[in-house]
Amino acid sequence: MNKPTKRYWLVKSEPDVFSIQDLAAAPDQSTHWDGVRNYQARNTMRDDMKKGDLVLFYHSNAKPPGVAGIAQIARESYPDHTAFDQSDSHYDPKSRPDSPTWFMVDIQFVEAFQEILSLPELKQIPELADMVLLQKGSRLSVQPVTAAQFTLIRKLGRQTKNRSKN
DNA sequence: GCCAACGTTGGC
DNA sequence: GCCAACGTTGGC
Repeated sequence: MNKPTKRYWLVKSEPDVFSIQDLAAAPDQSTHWDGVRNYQARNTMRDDMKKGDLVLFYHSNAKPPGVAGIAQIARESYPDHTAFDQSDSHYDPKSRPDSPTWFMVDIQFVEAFQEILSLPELKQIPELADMVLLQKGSRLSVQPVTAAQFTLIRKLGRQTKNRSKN
């Protein structure tokens, strides 16, 4: 019996499309993470994400971009059915139900930070310099995070910067 | 809106 | 197998 290893991840979403507030408002506060069409990201979802793993929820293409909160893996990988749907914008004819190319997981809301921990702030933290997110040209939408990086970001995200600013 | 960086496709 | 062309990502 292998002892299950808890791992940590980061997923990106454009808040105009699906924000962490949308996740919190969803049925069961959960959703399937469909539409990923990058092989490296797929491999992470298909092979490595395990139920209960914690996930940083990152808002991309936002003002500002940054980590908005935390989710967890609620269901391990299964075929992404949107790839089979010709009317779906993520349709991919090379993925077939009997031999799927694309996979997804379910993620569930855990907590939203009161304020976004913004990308400029993340960049200023020396301990986070090795984050995949912060590497030049990095565009992976599903990526690993170390336990130390996760713990630090959660701590910073929970701190309120502008307390009682009335 | 711009554009750098990246991944994928397809001709050869 | 190479690589130019193209489409996408995502910060600014």
